[in-house]
Amino acid sequence: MDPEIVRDPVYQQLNQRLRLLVGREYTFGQQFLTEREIVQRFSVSRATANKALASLVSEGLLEFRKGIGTFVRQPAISYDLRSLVSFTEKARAAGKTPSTLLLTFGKLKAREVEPRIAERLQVTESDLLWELDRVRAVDGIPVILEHRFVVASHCPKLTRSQAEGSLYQAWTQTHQLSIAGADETVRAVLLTPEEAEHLNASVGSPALEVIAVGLLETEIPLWWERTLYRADLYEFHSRLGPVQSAKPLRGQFVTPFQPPSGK
Amino acid sequence: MDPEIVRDPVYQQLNQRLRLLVGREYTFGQQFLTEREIVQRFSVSRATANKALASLVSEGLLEFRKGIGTFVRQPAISYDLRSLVSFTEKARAAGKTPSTLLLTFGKLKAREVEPRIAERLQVTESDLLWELDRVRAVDGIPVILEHRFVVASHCPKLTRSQAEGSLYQAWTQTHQLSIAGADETVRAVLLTPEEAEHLNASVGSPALEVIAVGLLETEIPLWWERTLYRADLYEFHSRLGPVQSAKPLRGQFVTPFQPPSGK
DNA sequence: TGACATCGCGTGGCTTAGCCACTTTAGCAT
DNA sequence: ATGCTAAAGTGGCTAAGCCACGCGATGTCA
Repeated sequence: MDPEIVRDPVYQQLNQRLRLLVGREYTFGQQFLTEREIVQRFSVSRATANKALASLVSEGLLEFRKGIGTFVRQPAISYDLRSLVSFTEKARAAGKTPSTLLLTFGKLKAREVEPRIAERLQVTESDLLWELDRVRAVDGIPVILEHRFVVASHCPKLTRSQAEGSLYQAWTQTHQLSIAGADETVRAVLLTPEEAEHLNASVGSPALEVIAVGLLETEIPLWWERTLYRADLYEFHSRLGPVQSAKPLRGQFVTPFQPPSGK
Repeated sequence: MDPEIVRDPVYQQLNQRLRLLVGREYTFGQQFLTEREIVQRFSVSRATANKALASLVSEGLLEFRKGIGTFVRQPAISYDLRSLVSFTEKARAAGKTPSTLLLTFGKLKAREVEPRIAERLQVTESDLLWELDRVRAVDGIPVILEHRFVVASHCPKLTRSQAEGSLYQAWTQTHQLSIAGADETVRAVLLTPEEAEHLNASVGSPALEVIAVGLLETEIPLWWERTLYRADLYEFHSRLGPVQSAKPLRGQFVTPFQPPSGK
């Protein structure tokens, strides 16, 4: 019996392959492959080709134009993972000097963390996790307090010095990992005395709490984090565009995407 | 199908009708209409039914399960930073009943508002603006306090009853406006006594503050708003990267995260 | 020559008809 | 009771074909 690796639906595989083409062979404004071309090139039915395209349209990558074709859309909503994930790059881009204070750095078994976290990381009790507590500062002023668990099997060689720098860099370069997405939940909270002390803020002052799970390419979780942002020093900025469907948007040139920036 | 003005593709109309059903007739966890049921009920082909469903799956509202059916996914009311959906629709999709308390409704000249607001709206001093203050509630519980200015020239016929309902609907349907995007800035703040009273919350409790500018198709500003979300009842959710389908996503309650002891 | 009407063609939108793989369920055989 | 089998239902996928739409080449007429 072949264990037969779980076979994903064709349109999802097609999805991934097409997504790679966007940005590689096709860039903003260009006409993308037509449904009939996809049929020939990938040996699928037109319905499947359309379903995959529709999915990319729904993601905001492409855009349908009735009677003309499918076009690559302005990446306004583009997965700006780099800037959202990498505090270091974000700070540097803003002309500031980032620094990191590593409070905790160790390895533990998944059974030692809250079940809810282990569940979201899709790990079994015996799996190993890195645990990191860090204070991130900009120009010496503490801005972010983060608590993070990383699935150790994906980056077994994580070093202390890497943990004191940019994790994003360690993942993408040293470990050759490709971060595909992240699930974020943002809330407003009040700082506890301990948290306030780390952030050099007053007790009971507001903060943004972000709980996020970072994902690799096949929806495999890489890390879980709870991050607190000092409300007076940090704000989130996002530019929304229509995602749903085939809004014309024929006039091409739109003002470029403004990446979120710390303040 | 019906003759009528069939300007939009069928699957998009179907999309909207199905989205209304989510939350009305179907809530979290339940099995949704099957493709074959949709075929009978709406007189469309199965391919079209599937396309509409796939779209809702891509939005995160539904979830495909191979060999079983389609299920409702969205457990709680959450503000999806990726999609521009109205509060009304969002609440209904979460299975709640939305209501609105109109505090202020009037028209004023742009010179009467703060210069930085007028600037972001790109209006001259003599232009007219609608001013609205509203408390939005879900199942009778106030969750949102919003302060909004709308450029009156784009929707001169705005009525009081429209202001008490869904502005999004009034814009897109009555005034035939096409909302193309929004610029948002998210912060954490503490509620002032006055704000806390409107939201039926305690003074000094945290809230999410969203300052946004809504844009029409050619980057023309339509409205400016400052909105406060009660932190204990509302969370922002943002999914970066592609949304795949086959995730069970069990559990996922809205219970607030409790920081681990120690530290 | 230039402005305008026409028509062909390729595109996505949509339908019909049908088979497949998967999952649950109910009933049958042991 | 237990375990197996078959049926029924689901989404996944293919095939073939018609339609409305937008564009551009072509042709017409002033």
